[in-house]
Amino acid sequence: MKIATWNVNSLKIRIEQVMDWLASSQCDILCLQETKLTDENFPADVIKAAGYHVAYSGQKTYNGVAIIAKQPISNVVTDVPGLDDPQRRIMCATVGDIRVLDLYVVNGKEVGTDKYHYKLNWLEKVTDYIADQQQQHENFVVVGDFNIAPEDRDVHNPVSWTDKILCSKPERDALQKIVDLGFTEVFREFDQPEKSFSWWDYRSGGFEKNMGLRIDLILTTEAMTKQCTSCVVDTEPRKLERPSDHAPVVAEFG
DNA sequence: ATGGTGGCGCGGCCA
Repeated sequence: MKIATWNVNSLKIRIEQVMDWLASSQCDILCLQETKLTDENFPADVIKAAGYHVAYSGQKTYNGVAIIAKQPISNVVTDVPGLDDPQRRIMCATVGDIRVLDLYVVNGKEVGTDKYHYKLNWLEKVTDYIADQQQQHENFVVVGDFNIAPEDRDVHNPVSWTDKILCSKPERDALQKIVDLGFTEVFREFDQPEKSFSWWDYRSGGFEKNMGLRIDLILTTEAMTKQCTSCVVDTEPRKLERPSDHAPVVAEFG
């Protein structure tokens, strides 16, 4: 059983790549971010025609999340309780006996800006929601584009990124608060190549130089961690023409 | 690098 997260940076542009990847990866649950499509424009027909179930919560131009699954999707939540936010950044749903939370964490632009403070507040409210869901679901995974590199080894050039957006201490502390609820950032449970990243800037040939950050994460509760047999970044889609700037991250469960 | 590229949508915002 495979669960994956992928920031596709526009599903309209990337739908063919997503369908191809679903088929080749044999993924069971795929959580998307940055679909950038309103719900009436979401390509649900294409996904359903390929035999998948899908749930989506989008808006025009920015943000947007969706879950594609081989099994039916139920009990879908698209708003953080206690957070009045028009931005479509979360989807919580049940697939089989697993509760899945798909997050598109706020980028934050630059440390100290309004967007940065919005990010930290958003993370606080989401953390409360994660704690709530964790109490109700033993098999619970939180995945997505966290827009936070957990440690310096997740950054191509940690010196130049020190205290910068995606790497600042308050952001890393906010991530740690979630982990401290009892989650495992499951990528680090396995041997990984050095300089493993999941996002590379389009600018200046970031991917070709492997100048990236690892900001797409999979967090698992203890029951799920025990079943997890691998977690990898699949860099293949990043090599295609007109790729997303993110690669999918895939965890396999026994 | 106060710029570099890409997506949306047609100017400027966001990442």
